[in-house]
Parts: sequence; structure tokens; C-alpha cells
Amino acid sequence: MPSSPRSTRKEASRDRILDVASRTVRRAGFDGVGVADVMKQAGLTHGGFYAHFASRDELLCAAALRAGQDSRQLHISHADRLVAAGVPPFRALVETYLHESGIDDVDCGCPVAALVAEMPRQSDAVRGQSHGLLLGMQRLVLDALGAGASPESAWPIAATLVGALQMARAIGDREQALAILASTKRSLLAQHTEAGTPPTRPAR
Amino acid sequence: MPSSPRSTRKEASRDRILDVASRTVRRAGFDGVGVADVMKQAGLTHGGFYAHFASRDELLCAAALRAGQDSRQLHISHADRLVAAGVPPFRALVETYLHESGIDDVDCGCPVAALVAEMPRQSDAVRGQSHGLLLGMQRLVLDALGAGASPESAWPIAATLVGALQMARAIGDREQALAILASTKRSLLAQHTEAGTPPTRPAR
DNA sequence: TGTACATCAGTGAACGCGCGTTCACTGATGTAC
DNA sequence: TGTACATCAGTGAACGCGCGTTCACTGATGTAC
Repeated sequence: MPSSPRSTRKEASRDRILDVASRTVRRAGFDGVGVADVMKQAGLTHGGFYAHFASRDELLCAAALRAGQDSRQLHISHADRLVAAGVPPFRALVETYLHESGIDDVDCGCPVAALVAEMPRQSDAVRGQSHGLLLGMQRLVLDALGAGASPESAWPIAATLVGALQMARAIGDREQALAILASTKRSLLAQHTEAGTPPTRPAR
Repeated sequence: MPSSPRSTRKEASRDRILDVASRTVRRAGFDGVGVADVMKQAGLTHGGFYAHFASRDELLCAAALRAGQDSRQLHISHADRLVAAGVPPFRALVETYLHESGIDDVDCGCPVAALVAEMPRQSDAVRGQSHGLLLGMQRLVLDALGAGASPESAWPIAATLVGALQMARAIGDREQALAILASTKRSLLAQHTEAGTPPTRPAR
């Protein structure tokens, strides 16, 4: 099929590499991304890597970006389904983010929860991309809060979501992990159920 | 001074190694702890390491334990000073944990914030110690909440503290980091200021 | 008090291994005539 | 339609390096007589 003007095969390879890397970085962190391993999982040999990326660091940047896009899309498609079924947006956010499946499906989960602690140690370029991930999460929360919410009011909520997911994953016992998710959901929903009132009114 | 019965010199070396390792693990994560580097910072050569620990993994266990003890002690001494000055215990917890200095002084800060995302990937032994760190933090929050609080009610608060500290550290901009800490403090204090009422009443 | 010896903490060279990166080469694809 | 050639994605061996771990050895400390 010689229809495409410029090589689509290389693009397909790069796409596969990025897909593997974006899952690996969420499962194993920035430190856990190895060039040879990612290439192998993408069905290639490690030598060809530098035809796609100038360095491992460039891969980390691209993987962080891709991870943000993918997880955002997955989150929104799930939350929107709840909203369409009549669930209020904020509750849809909380139920989606703190869903039980987030404990196991780490490699398609939230990259902020996976990477936030490693961000300060990364190169300038990777920290730049990471900053974008944090702002993306802030935006996600703000959208769920509705028009009246102030930008800063998103941070405590984002922090609670991220921290709870991390802890649920870190606790060995399954039952305790579910208890963490459940009590965090309850707490967040209790704070933001004053029907229509913009939450966490900033003291001015 | 031949007073001590059994060698105190080796114990002093081990103590120095552990002190370095407990700070390193909080600054650079489990992955960032290198045997040779830790020994060098402790004023020793790497060859002598295995006279003190059976393996790097054993060092990680001991370092996690020490980090938990040290940061707990530091936290309590700071919070108790506030309580002695008339600050309510829960507010003392929040002000201490989300103090600005926590952004910079990573290597004597909370090991849960530093390590939680890496915990699931560690060996059984290290995950065991890590579990202890999580329970230690739960206890810290419960103590600040007072007698009436249920154990599960500590999790959302611990998650919020951990997530906010991580995000403040990860955001490049100083001003934004302080904004995250400030808005999280406000949010937590607003939730738990119903004067004496046990917070986050679990729906039974 | 002094000499001989055992103990023990720490040294530094060496090991095998996996990593990121480079590079000469292969083999397939697509173009030129 | 067919042959010759250029392009290009990917291969696999090789590199230098730092890691965790091992081990023969050193030099100081403390005990025995």
C-alpha cells in the first residue's frame, strides 16, 4: 500500500515505543524505564532506538506527555459515562479516580500518582513535562468543581486523590487498600456536597 | 578509653551509615541509594559495607525504619511546641507537616511522601518496613484527631498531607508551591474545625 | 612493664552484570530510467 | 515490465561506565603471659 506520502512505518514504530514507555513509566517510574527493555517490548532491538529519540531523557519527556494524554482520555471517558447516567461531575471525578481498578491497573493509571515524587530529581526537560502533568490534573479537578471554583481550591482535592491512590497501592493488604479508597471517597464527597455551593471558600 | 565491654566503634560506624542512608533514601528514593555512595558519605570505603549489612536490601529496610523514627521525632518535637503554645493538636499537625521548610529539607522530611510510590516495587522485606511507615503516619494523624476519631478517618487526611507535600515539591515555581501548601492547610482546617466534633463521621 | 599474639574494623582491587550510547552493516522499500 | 540504484528502518556487536558483591590483606586494638 504505497498511498502515504512519507514513511508511515517509522511513525508506527515510534508510536509503539511511546505506548510501551508511557505504560512502563507509570508502572516502574522514571528510573524504571530502560532503553533496551522498552525496545524489546515494542518488538524491536535496542540499537534502533536512537533513530527515534536523541536520548533516553527525550524518551522520558515524550512518555510523560503520552501518559498524561492517555490517562486523561481514559479518565474522561469513564467519568463522562457516569455524568451521562446522572452522577454529579465532582462525584464522577472521585469515583473514577479512586476506583478499585486503579490499584491494579497501574500502567494505564494516573502518571501524577506514579511520578510526582520523582519529578524534582529529573532533568529540566522532564520536569517541564511533569509540570504540565500537574497542571493537567488541576484542570481536571477544576472542571469537575464547576465554574465557581477558584484555581487554588483544586490543589487540596488533587493532593487527596493522588495521596490516597498511592497509599492504597502501597498497603499490602487488599482489604485495607479498599478501606483507604472508601474513606477517602466519603471524606471528599462530604466536603463537597453543599449542593451547588462552590467548595473550599478561600479566606480572602 | 577501654571502658566499653564490646566494640562500640563498629556500632558508631553503623549508626553513621544508617544516618546517611536514611537521609539519602528520603532525598533520592530507594532507587537512589547506592552502597558505595552511602559508605563514602559516612567516611568509609565501600568494601566494608558487608561487615554491617548482609545486602543492599537489608540497608534499605534499616534506612526506612530509621527514617520513620527520625522524621516522627522531628515532627512531634515541632508539633508539641505548637501545642504547648496553645495551638490545637490537629492544627499543629497540619502546620508542621505542611510547613514551608518541608519543600527544601527533603532529606529529614517524611519518608512516606518520599517513598510511597516506590513501595509496591520493593522486596518483601522492604515492603514490610514500608507498611510500618504507613501505619506510623496513620497513628500520627489519629493522635492529632483525638480520642473520638475512627481509624479509617485518618487515611483521607494522611493522603492529603502526603499528596500536597509531594506536589509542592514537584511544582517548579516557588510561589505556586507555597500556594499549594496554603490552600491545603486551609482546606484541612476548614474540615476539622467544628469545635470538638469528631471529624469525617463514617457513614454506618 | 614489656613482648607476642589474636581479634577485628576497615581497605582497595577485582568480579560479573546491565546500562545508555555508538556504529558499521543488512535487507527491504520505493524511485529512475 | 524490468533492471539498477538510492533511501531508510532496523540489526547486533561493541564501547565505557557504574553498580552490588567478594575477598585477600592491612593496621590498629586489646588480651595473655
